[in-house]
Amino acid sequence: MGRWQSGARDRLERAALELFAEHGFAETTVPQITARAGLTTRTFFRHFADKREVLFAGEDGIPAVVAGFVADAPPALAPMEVVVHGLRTVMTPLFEDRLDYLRMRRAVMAEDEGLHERELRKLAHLSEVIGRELRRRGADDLTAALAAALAVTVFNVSLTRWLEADGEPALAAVVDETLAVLHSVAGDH
Amino acid sequence: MGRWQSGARDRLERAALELFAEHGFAETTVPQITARAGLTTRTFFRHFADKREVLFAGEDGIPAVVAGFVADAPPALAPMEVVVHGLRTVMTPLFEDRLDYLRMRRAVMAEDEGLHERELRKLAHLSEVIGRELRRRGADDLTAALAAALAVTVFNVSLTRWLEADGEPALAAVVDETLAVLHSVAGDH
DNA sequence: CAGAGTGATGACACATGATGTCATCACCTA
DNA sequence: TAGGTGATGACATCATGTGTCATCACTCTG
Repeated sequence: MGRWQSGARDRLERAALELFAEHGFAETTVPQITARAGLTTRTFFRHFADKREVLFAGEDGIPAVVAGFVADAPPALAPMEVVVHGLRTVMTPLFEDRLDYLRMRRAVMAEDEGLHERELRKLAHLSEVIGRELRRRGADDLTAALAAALAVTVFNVSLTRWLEADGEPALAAVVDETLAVLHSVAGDH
Repeated sequence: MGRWQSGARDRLERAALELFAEHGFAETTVPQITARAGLTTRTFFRHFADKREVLFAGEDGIPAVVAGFVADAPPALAPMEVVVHGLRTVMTPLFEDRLDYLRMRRAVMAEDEGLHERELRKLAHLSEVIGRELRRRGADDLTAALAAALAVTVFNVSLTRWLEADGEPALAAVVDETLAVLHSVAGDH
């Protein structure tokens, strides 16, 4: 159990997830996590800015993936076309085969408002990233902001519905349904 | 300076706002706030669930106002028609004459991610309230969720743009522009 | 008008979250 | 093999947030 046992971050993540699932997020203290991981409290906060962040460590790469997709999309596509294409392309490989993990994670998050807040911040960040890339493609500020917001809304609504329906039908179908309803809803007025 | 000096909550709000503006949110401690208000730290947390909440005390009533509007809208209106009508009706009287206060508040919020998180939670709550009222009017889950999300998106984007433009043009015009661009963006694909 | 009840506040203790600082150890490299 | 580098341990410390009980102001009732 000496020092320099690599994988400290992974051990902390695993221990935290286990304890959150066992006793809930609020009832789990950082010392409990670090005890299970064989580390000290101080080390936890060297790897994660705060207690909530450990639940989002696995999703760190998403903004970069999404930004890359938007940047690499054919220049001729309009902002919303990029968004639709992106939702259909990126979400399935990212989530389809992680249903159990995502459901467990969502169950933990549902019982703590603070975690919900953090999730919203991650989504807002994703929206900002998309908006920035859309502007880089030539979209004006307002169009970029709205298309980015719509992307994140469809992303989140679809994922939520898919998880609540236990993964049936497939995520791609849920996304398409959400996009269709969005089209009719926003086209109404 | 004895007890029972009514208006404790107001004094706490005022003292907090002043200190946040003077020294920043993170640099202001709750004991500093309560010292200025002539109260104890414990009393602060009896009035506000946490340090952030004091900045949102003035916006507490918005969900109820919005919910009432949606509930009272003509039953014949489609969800998105209710949303559009609501945005045009509710936002101006709520914000138009509070430009200075809103800008100050936004400046404080811009320098702290935690405050930004809390604002997102308030917006998410507003979206949930709108979605619930739309479902109560007969809208299906997906339509209600999307229309509510669009309402909050337009609300937030418009308010942000209006504040960043120093209140010129009028909020109503900004809302209309945002709605127009939303229509074209979401109608594209 | 006196006394009981009610609700807000004070006072105190305490757990937890989060950060600064310095020592220490493992691993890598010259 | 000596030194450098980076991660961790150990310790101190502050701020946030909560539980608990006493105390005071105000109100209601007889």
